Amino acid sequence: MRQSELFTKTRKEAPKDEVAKNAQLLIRAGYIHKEMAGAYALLPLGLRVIKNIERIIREEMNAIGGQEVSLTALQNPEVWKKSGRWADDAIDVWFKTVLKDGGEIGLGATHEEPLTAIMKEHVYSYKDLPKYVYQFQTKFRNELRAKSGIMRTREFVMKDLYSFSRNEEEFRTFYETCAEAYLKIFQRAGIGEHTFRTFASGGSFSKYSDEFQTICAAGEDTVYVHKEKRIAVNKEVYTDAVLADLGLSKSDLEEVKAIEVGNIFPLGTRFSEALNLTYADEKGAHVYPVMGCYGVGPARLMGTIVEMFSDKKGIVWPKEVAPFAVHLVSITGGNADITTEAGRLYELLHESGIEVLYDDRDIRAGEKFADADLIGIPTRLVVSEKTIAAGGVELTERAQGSSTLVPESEIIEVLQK
RNA sequence: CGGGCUGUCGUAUACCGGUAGUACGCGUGCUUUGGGAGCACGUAGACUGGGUUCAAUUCCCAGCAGCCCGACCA
Repeated sequence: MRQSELFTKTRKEAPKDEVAKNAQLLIRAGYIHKEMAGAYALLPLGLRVIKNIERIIREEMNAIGGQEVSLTALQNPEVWKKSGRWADDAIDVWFKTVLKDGGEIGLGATHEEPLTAIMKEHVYSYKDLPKYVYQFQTKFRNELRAKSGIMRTREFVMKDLYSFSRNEEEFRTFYETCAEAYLKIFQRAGIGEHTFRTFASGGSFSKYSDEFQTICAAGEDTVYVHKEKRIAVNKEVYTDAVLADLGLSKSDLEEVKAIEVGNIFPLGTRFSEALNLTYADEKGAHVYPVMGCYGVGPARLMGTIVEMFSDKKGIVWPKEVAPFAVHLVSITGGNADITTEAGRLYELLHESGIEVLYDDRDIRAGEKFADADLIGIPTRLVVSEKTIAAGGVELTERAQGSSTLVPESEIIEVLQK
């Protein structure tokens, strides 16, 4: 798209009410807008990044048999009362409101209950299982304190998958498959090298859960990493008994700060029992499906990527999540021929299916470069008098900063490799 | 939820119990044109409500909002 038509602008200063690097950079570069504490709007660039992240997650969930749905944000108290989780002391982040006729409803903070209730209408036999159902859904959580920019908000989209298996063994197999899928997601999102499957507390549902923790100084969690084995232990379960259980020795573990980018956990029959979801096995006996839940938040992932990959000049997006593949910049100096040449290159890239942001604005070179660095698109192409005289286009990788001159005839090939 | 701090043009800031200043942005003009240009003119502001005072953006109280530390975080 043409940058002159993009309605967002960059700014030199970060707003004074943001301290977190992720929010400062994303606001300065025009990716997001802060509506209020813990609530951020996605602007065109930000939405493109989120869509890319969602695409990666969707592909990996579909690859392991996930079926996408979209449940409601509005919650019927009835199903929550059955599981005992309508009470504010059961879920302390509930947002609740009332209907015009006085009935009480909730805004979903998670979706075990409503999905389990839906499955009751469709699952009767062992032949109907296993099933893996996921969605990208807005969650509302009335956090006492929103903080860390977009990392911890009161309203956010989460990809939550719920598995319904016939027995513990079938559940366990899927759980491991999903853990693998999660590692692929983080790999594709560019943070794979820094992200570790982490043994964590299971809370009230089970003995344990698995988190995916990205090592980052800005993280809120403390974990102990075993770099060779590529696993970690959350501080909350860092006890001698747990370490012995996992066959880990303290001397091999390194204490680091980390961001929880994903969490998967066994639910057992906690919800299938509460909502009386059963299936008939081969002998006709009624059995409760064994469930699991698997969550990852695209916005938190976006924030984590920004925390991980930025420099003094701005964001440095990994290729698969960047809002555009190429940032085309024309340096015209008032020369119409350069505008024509850059426009032609823009059309060429566009026709070749390369996503390109074309900075066609009538401003000085320095401002364009500063904006390009801030926005952080992986590859920058510059067309100017200099490059035309040299018979090519200047290509700069945002991450490395080094430039090369590429003949125009080869540019598509170079970009597509 | 405990503790602390802060609310001034769109953004970042300054000063002040008596006409609210600067920079960026934005608009117009001229110059400039490969790393956030220069000059000129212009545009735009004291969170809300009380109180004190001749006079409040400034002091006091309350509310609302924001940030930080802690607690919390299926």
